[in-house]
Amino acid sequence: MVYRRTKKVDQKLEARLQAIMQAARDEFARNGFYGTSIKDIARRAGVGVGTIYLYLRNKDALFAALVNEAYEMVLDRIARARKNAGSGRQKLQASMEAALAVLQENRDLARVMLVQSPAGHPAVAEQLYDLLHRLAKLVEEDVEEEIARGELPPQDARIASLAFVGTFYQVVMGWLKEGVPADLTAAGKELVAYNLRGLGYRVEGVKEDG
Amino acid sequence: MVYRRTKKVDQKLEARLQAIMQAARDEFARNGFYGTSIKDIARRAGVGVGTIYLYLRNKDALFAALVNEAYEMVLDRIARARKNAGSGRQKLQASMEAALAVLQENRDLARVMLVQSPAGHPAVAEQLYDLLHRLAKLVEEDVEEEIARGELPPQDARIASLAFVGTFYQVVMGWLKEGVPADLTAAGKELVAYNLRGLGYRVEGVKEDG
DNA sequence: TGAAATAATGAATCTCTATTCATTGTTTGA
DNA sequence: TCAAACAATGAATAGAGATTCATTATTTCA
Repeated sequence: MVYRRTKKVDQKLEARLQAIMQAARDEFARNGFYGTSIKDIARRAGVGVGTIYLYLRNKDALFAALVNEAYEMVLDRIARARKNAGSGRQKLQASMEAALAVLQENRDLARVMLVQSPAGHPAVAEQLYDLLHRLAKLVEEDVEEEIARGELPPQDARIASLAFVGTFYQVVMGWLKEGVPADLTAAGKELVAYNLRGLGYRVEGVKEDG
Repeated sequence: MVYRRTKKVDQKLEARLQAIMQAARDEFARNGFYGTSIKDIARRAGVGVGTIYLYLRNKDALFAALVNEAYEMVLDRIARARKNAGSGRQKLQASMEAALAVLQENRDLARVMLVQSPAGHPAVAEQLYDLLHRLAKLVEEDVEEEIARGELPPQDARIASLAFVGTFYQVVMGWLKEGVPADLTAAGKELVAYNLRGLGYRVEGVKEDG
């Protein structure tokens, strides 16, 4: 009468949770928060409707978990990239490249986070805004440092950092919504140059290729 | 038995329609599409629920009408600003200033269009994306012209124009969501400088203040 | 193997809100 | 002033979909 889960069942439960999360990622990425029903997710995951409620408190929690997953992934990747960078300029450049790389590798998650999350629960939409805000803060600090060092001309670091983050947002949205640019990291080269120039760095002539 | 509307009634009807539209603008701007019920709008407009359906087909149509209103206003304002501009650089600068000015003058509408519209019906969200896309196209043409003229260095005009539009999106979102910058058109000066530098123009030293 | 414990199921419930329409109020013109 | 036409109203309807829970299936271990 003592029931204790075997490893086999544990694995099954874990696999089920993953199946549900994956199904949710697919559905939310394609149809948005309001366009996706729990039934849709259950069907795709191959489980009953009630099963989902054994794993996640409710629909909001499920969506929030996904957004959070994306959020952590992006921040973590950028933080790691910055660790290996020396100068402020290198930090900025490394951040940009890391952000584009991680998005390119997780297109569905990016779609949930950037395209669909604003359409979800207001609290969840706030999360995306908060992420962009945090990224802008990082940039702002770098820019202020560089201004103090005389590497960049005096300017409103706040506006510059918002502008900086904004360029990414728009380019990534283009990639997500119509596949242009086709290769995000390749386009990154131009984007990096645009922002470095925008901030006031001297940038070597940007050749179209190689 | 022949009933013909008098001018007085016509005016009353028009005023009522406007009251409904204004109430919808307020509510949608604050609570988004799904967070706003027809009842909310009716209450704020001081009319019965059914009355709204005498003026507008349904909730979607009401929302779409508002988004469209914002859309037209922005495009129109930019088009007019560009007419008075000579060089490509002037066209770009005039577009930027016009966009910021019209948004600053219509904050609620801007909020509906930029913050809440993606949360509405997918078809309506598409409209916002389409607007940004159109603006990017305008920029792209200007940039290509300037490259051909040798006024700007060779670059991927597509990426540059997306980046350009993106800077605005982000700064305007900051203004809408937390009031930073407080004065959009004032911040515009920095923003214009950022983008002109980003594109590759030589920009005179940007002083912090007048 | 079988009784106890855990997991999964999906029909039924519950809630919410867009939309309708029978009723009431207002305007018109003779 | 009054009957016909128009306009406004909000309670009732309808439909969608999130969540629950009584029932069934699976797992454990003596």
